[in-house]
Amino acid sequence: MQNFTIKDIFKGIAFSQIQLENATSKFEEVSVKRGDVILNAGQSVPSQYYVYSGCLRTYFIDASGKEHTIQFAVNDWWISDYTAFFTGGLAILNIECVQDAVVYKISKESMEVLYAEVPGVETFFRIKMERFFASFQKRILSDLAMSAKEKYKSFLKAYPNIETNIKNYHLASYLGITPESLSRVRAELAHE
Amino acid sequence: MQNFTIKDIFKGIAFSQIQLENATSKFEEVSVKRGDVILNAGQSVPSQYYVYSGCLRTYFIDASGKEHTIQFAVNDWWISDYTAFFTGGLAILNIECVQDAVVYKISKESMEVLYAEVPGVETFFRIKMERFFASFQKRILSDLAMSAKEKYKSFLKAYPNIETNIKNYHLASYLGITPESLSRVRAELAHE
DNA sequence: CGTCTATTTGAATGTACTCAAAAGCGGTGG
DNA sequence: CCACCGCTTTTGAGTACATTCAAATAGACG
Repeated sequence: MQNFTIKDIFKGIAFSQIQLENATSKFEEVSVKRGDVILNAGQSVPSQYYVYSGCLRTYFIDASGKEHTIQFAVNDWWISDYTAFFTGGLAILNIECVQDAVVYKISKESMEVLYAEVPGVETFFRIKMERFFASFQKRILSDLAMSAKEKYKSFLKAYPNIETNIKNYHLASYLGITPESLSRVRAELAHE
Repeated sequence: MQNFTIKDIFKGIAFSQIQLENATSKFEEVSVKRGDVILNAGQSVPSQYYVYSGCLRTYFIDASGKEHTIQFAVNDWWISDYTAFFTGGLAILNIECVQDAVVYKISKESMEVLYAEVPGVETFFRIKMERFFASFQKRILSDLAMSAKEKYKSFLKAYPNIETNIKNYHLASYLGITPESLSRVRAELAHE
């Protein structure tokens, strides 16, 4: 865990030495390689993941077998199938590593113990979730209101650091268009 | 408030007489007529609304002036611009009554007092929000994975009681298609 | 019954899609 | 260092689905 400590996950929260040790023991550091799938649809979802480095994505496979990327997660993001994580139901999403990554895994149960042990963590996490919620809503709005080209431009603006990490076809599946369409959109934007 | 009491909003939570009175005093009953807009984009969002009867919708007006419906709320649903409600920022959504309604309005501050006064309310509400989150995700998935016809069928299945309350063009703006397209989809489904 | 609004229908257009082929890129082994 | 292979992206041509704009029909309400 080098210089990085669990304290850095919960920026701004004061930890005593004991609390820090307790908290640290609840997380598991996991190294994941590009292509690794750490969650499959149909499984239960006991854990969520804090992304320290690299990049992961959640995606959904529809009835016709097509993949749809829901979220990319890079440094300092959390990732899981939160619908299933919250409700205790089975995953409908898959989580795949798209760029070699180091993540910190924590179970729902540990999370709840942590809430009780360290004041501020529950609020910290609630705010994270509220922002997550807001980003989902923003996404619905852009799906409804924007053309392929606009969605692409808006993605670049919102996540300037992500694009270099990922394949074109992953981004296309996030934007809801085909890789061919994305390629054409880029070509058009290039000579503008 | 006839037979309905605030207790019915928080089904399954035990209220003492005092708690019930305190809770009730925090809510304001509001009657809204079809066409009334109870929240405008650009305003702050101090309150959320529990829908007792009737139907409301949140919608977004995009750069080109088009309306996009985000959510319909009928009996026993909550409605607000939650992104703004949570963060304290300004609304980007509008809330309009689409069918004469009775709602119970409560401010963020009162909500927090209520959390402290009545055990179980905070958890109750957290679960509501988790479901809301799940429904948003489901919506993103269907936007990405479904054709107009499939989205319409899936809407009917998920919200069988809502369709009769609302205008075609509101439903179209929810599905992300034009009223004309929705009309054609219905015509096709009618003789199948 | 007439007026206003909502929905349906029609025809032309456009945007993104599919399928297929070509070009580009990156890594591996000779 | 270069040639090859597999994977990714680009380009092309034809197609499909939803859109726009306009006109006609249907409903609701006074």
